[in-house]
Amino acid sequence: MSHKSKKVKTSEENGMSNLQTTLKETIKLEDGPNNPWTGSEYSSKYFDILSKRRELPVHVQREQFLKIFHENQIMVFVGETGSGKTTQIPQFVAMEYLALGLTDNQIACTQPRRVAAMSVAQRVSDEMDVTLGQQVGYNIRFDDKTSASTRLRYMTDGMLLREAMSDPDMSRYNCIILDEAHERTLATDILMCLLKMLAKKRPELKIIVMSATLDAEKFQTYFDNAPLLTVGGRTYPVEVFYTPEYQEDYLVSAVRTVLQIHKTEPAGSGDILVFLTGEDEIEKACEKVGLEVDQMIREDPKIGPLDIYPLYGSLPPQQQQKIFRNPQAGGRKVVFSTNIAETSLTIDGIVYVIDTGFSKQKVYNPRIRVESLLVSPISKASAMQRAGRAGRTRPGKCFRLYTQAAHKSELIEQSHPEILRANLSNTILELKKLGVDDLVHFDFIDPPAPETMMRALEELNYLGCLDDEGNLTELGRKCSLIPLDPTLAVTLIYSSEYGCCEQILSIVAMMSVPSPFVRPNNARKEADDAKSQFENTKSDHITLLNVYDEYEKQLELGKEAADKWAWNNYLSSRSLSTAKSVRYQLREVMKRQGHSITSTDRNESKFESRIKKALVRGFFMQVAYLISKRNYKTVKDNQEVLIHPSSGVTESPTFLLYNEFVLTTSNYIRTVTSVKASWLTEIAPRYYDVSTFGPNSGYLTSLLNRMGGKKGKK
DNA sequence: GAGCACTGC
Repeated sequence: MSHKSKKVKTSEENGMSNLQTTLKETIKLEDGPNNPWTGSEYSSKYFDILSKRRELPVHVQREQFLKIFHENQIMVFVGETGSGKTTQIPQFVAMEYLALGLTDNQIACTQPRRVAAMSVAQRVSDEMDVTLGQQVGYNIRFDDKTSASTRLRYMTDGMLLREAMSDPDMSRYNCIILDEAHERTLATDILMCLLKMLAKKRPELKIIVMSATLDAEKFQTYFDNAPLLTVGGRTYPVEVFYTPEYQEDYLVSAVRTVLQIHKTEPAGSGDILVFLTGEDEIEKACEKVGLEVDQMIREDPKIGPLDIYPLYGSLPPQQQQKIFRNPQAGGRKVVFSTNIAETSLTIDGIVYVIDTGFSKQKVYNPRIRVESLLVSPISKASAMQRAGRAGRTRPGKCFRLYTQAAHKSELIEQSHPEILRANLSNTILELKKLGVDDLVHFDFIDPPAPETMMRALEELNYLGCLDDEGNLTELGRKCSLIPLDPTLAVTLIYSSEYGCCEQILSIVAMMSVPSPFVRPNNARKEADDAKSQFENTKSDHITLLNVYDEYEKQLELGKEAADKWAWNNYLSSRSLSTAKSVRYQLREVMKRQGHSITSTDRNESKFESRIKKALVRGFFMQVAYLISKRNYKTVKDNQEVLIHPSSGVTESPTFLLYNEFVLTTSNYIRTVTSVKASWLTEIAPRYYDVSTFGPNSGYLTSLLNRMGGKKGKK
């Protein structure tokens, strides 16, 4: 308590003259010879890095930054690409606090992605000449490289949000920096709302929102006209070209443009990056360019070789690594990529960017509760980001495969933030746990559609996580502490009672990772055959359990053996090993919450029904009933659906519970399990109260009555 | 008989 009030005074007392003194002092501290963080002498490597740091654009404005930092509680900072903001700003704050003797608390710097948090923390610990995990550390899921001496903590935004749930005052920090705020991830958005409220409660807490230029004003307004500091970047100019007319087929034009560049731009002048929307398209483009470039070289042997690489998220890591190889002498490389190369991955040497103007985007329809991926036009901000990829090492060129008029009138300024496109059940539950009671008047930066909120509240109420007044129940409180969607969290918590906790742990872990089933285009039959050995014809969930159990068995022979087994059976060992980590984390939470970790044996007659009943407890709202042959109708929304062709459920059970409703070439339900009507009416009597089903539900009502009516009998 | 852009706890 006492040191908090002292801190308030310190920052208030700091006028400009005082500030210059501290800046001089901190510079002196940085100059050595001894490292104030450790007491030991600085290494020679440190001074090499220091001189480079002092050439960064942010360094020039260090004093200006500190002045605004001291005079305001909240500030917005815009640092363009190459300004050094992510590494330097947190260090400026750390040094300032050190000079002022404010070293009891920590500085947090959030990142939307784990790799960024890890790599920046490593870089900054090198710059400060300390061991990673000591004064500088990072904290991401499954990996905490921090210690009691950590002052500067890089972390994912999701991690800080999790932390806030057990400590809403975020009391261990005296400065919180939200980096890449313009990306508007769900976690960053919620953190901004929380910090705005927390700022009033903790006047000594400093908040810095770091963002791209376009969004700065929006954040300034949101934070009651917080001051802005802009620092230029260090990139090279990129010349942008548009097509004179609309392109019928962007894939064809992309291929043509690649060949054109390769043919006409000087050999060795730089590599090409092409933005496409998905795996199929990318593989197709690679094949096409491969064939045509061979032809081109045959006709004109003076043309150099072209190395072609695909790049997308589901590609195995060693394949992804290939994009960093140097091109052959006298040649160049071309990378066909999804959006992954827009922010997550940076390839050096790119000089030409080809932008199709499209990407796959998730859209959520709250009315029928369906999420789908649609190929949609990108935003202007995205287009700018893509173009910027060409100017990292030297001046570049960006070829936009659409007209300038289309860019001007058809692209929206910025992509819609995630909060406007997602199912919010999880977020609402988190907010409730964070103590936000009045969601209607909650100060969102962009408030989600009322219908999305209503859907989420309704779902949480049916699940028993919120009571009829919208208050968090005991179940809701427990679910909010489990890193899963509420449906899965409820299933998991009840699995303890249904005597199948170990099994549900495996199933929900498998459902939280990318599908473990690999299906290469040239070995579909083999992959399907391999999958069939695990398949349960009435439950895809149990199929997942079968795969996981077998993986665990293989792991007893060693990691290498298990990976080899996975490979031979067309399974992704990356997914499987992530599932194992997730499972471990969930099991720990379950133990901590006092649930008994029950288990059921495969030889028991109730093995499958226990698992299925637990699933019904979380998924009773996601059930479809058979209307003819393979055609189903969803209970709640009366949508006609088909079982997804990837399902191993070959029979046509009357009632099916499903994990996902996906809209692609048809309406599909994916990851399904047969359930008994009697379980539905027993486990969710309020939801399956036939008297409330309405006039058009005669058939469903009769099904439920006929098949669920005989309570107590099997 | 079809598809999974990307991220996070």
